[in-house]
Amino acid sequence: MPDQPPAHRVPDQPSVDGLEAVWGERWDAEGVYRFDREATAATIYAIDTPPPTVSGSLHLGHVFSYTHGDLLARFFRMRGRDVFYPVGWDDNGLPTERRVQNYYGVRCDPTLPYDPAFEPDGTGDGRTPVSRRNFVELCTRLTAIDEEAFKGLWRFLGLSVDWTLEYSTISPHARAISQRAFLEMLERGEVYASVAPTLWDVDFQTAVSQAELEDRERPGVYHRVAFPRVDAEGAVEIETTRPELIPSCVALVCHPGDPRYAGLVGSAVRTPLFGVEVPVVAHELADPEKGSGIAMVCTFGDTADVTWWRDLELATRALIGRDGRFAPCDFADPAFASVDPAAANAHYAELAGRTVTQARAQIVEMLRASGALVGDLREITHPVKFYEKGERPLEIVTSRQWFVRTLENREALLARGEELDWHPEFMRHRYRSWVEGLNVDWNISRQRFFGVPFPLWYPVGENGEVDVDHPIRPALADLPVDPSSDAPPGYAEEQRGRPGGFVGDPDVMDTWATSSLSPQIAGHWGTDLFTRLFPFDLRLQAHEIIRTWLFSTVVRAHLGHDSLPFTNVLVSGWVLDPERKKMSKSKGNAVTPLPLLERHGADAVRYWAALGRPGTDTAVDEGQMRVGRRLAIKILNASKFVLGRIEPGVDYAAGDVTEPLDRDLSAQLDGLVVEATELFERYDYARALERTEAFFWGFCDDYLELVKLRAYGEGTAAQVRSARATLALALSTLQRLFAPFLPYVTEEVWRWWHEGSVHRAPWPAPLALAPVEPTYDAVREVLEAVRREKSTARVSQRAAVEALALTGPAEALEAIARAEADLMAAGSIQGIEYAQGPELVVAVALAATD
RNA sequence: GGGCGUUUAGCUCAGUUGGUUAGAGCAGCUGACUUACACUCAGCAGGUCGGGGGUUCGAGUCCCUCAGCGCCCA
Repeated sequence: MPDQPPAHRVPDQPSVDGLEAVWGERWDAEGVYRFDREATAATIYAIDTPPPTVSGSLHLGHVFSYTHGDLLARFFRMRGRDVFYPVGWDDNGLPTERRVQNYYGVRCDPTLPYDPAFEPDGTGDGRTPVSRRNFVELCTRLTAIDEEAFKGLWRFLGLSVDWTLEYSTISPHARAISQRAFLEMLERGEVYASVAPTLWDVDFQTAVSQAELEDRERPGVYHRVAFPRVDAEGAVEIETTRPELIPSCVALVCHPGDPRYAGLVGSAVRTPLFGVEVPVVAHELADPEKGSGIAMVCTFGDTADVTWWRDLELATRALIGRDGRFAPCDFADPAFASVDPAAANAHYAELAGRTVTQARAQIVEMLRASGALVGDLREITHPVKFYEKGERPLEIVTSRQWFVRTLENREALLARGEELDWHPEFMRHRYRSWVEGLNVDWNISRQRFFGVPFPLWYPVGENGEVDVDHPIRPALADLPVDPSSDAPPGYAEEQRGRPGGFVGDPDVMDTWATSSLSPQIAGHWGTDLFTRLFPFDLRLQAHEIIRTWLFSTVVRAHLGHDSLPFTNVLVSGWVLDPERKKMSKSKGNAVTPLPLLERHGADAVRYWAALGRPGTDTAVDEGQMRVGRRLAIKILNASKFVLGRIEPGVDYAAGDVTEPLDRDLSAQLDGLVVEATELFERYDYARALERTEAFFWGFCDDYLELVKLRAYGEGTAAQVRSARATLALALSTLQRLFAPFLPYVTEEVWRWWHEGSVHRAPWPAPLALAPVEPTYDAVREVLEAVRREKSTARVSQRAAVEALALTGPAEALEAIARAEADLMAAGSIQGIEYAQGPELVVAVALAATD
């Protein structure tokens, strides 16, 4: 194929409509965005994109943030980098389980056997119990459908991803990577299992991590409760919002410096109703301002209880079960050692089996009856910890969980945050304050079904005891494994759950434990390719997942590779609704992107997104989309004009640009190229767009008007050629400068006169003509004055100017004179007179009209 | 409670290391059917730069302080 087509293929009626389908297909067919797998580390630009939760709603925030990544991908590709730009789907985890439950009307019951013939009836109501394997199959089926919706959106939006690099976090490949990374952490001692108090959602019946917590303001009631002293008269009064936890009380705690209670520390009190003796202890964390200044410690009411319990080595009297109800208990048991077990058990019988809320109402009545409740109830509002996806306050339940050692790596993780280049810079603080505030290790195990299983089995002793301290590991070559259906090496499936046999680890990994390996998954950790890709160049994400995805990815790369996972992170802001409120499904103000894309076109929506600076929350603004659409149309029309004037097949060169006006225009365009390049390299795509757009609009309104007649062929051959060469060179440059932002319209107009894709064309470089004499700005100033005069006189811009009198400094007059003919043509000026003066004054005498 | 961001025209936002008279787009108003474009073009109008104090020859920009809005952490 020739480099230059024989003629420009400019349609008579160019349009921006329908370009998405046309070019989307061509890009696929031509492999325009295909990553070169042989590329060297030096030229690779690798991007780590967020695998979206496919079961979540697809909203404009995705479009916004992913567009930002695409702008950079396209820029660096044109700069000659081998761009590694994959897309993944986060399909495992609780959101998918919930969606599958609602969509198919099922629920997972892991005790049921697999039914190969099971088909959901599709009604969506009722909750048919299905086996774990059936449930997982339904998850896989539905996520495949959801992924297609996302994929369709990404393609329409024009993301320049290499679809052959697509991955999903539940795929066998991702499971194998996740399991291998886990086993290696286990080998290095960076992950451990522990039976420990854990944040627990009683509805989902799973542990949750610190990163998934959310404080919500909830009304609460302070109950003042008297604890009688053991070795002295009187009682100590505490205030609590959770009186139902009194049976779990293990101590009272005050601040070590609090004079009111200094004398009590070391003594003991007895719990009301239950008669259990507990010590009074001191700890820095006790807040003298809160309640009565002395608090009860229970196992466990909140994270402060856990801290006190651990630091002060207090007793354990956990009573709330995994289902959020009070478990049976005998107060004669030595762990409780009530002074009156019969009375205690009688009181507890009123609580056992009840939920927290029911038990609270019950115990308040009993406290009141016993006289232990002092004074009036005091209503307050206080922050209560919730699982971010949950509906009831979290409880703390003791269970066996897998933890990654983050606390002891705090300093190193803080240093990683400093090492990373943040865009915008201030987002660094979010990471730092999160890492500084960590108070428990990262819990990566979830008591759920659709996720990556822990690749471990445990031997079952001849006595039937499960030996969790000596897990059986799979061979790396066998990954991925599912210990709930695969037998471990050296065992047969029949031995599952039998004495002398084995059991599989029942848990799955937290979704962040998998997606924190996105570079390893996408980049095929373990292959030669990965060594060239890693660390990646760019991570793209929104700011609400700094503490989850960004943090966890940094943890995994630090532990596994002693490296940052990527060198730059671009943090996008949120999309706000037109009233500048955060969009959320519950408020019903979430904006669905597809109708906007269809209404305004992908380039227009991208234009709006591209004006959103890194880290800046941006409101949905259809007005801006309309502006973007107009810009695309302007590019279409300006290209049509220029290509209609320059001669097909002629290779215009910098040397053809001879006229002072043309040379000055070229020099100014050089300035734009340099600036846009620098801005892009600093990840300031929004400013690059603004500068390019402003230049282009001026180029159309002024430069094109000034050289129009020369472009049509008036003047000497050199003058005509100079105009046409400048137009051709400038158009080529502008089309390429716009290409990252408006991939469809720029591809359309580029292909009118080129064979290959503009998205594989080299990023423009300055022409660097020399010398250049100032011309363009001076001429524009005069032209503006002429136009103003005509507008004021309410005549057509084509109306003739009989005489133009210019007074001004010699340099200004010379600058204008250099393009006198162009100016006269553009302003329909019949004659110009020049006179020296201190500043430029333009006097316009319009020709008489009748 | 600690921190970060933000406050500029009716609206959405630029404004770089302090430097002429604070900019753009949208909306508004007034005009123009101009051989690329009426999804266009030309023009006009519109601002105590959140309040107060300070540094400086000079502050939207730097410092202090107060306030509003948003977010992060506890």
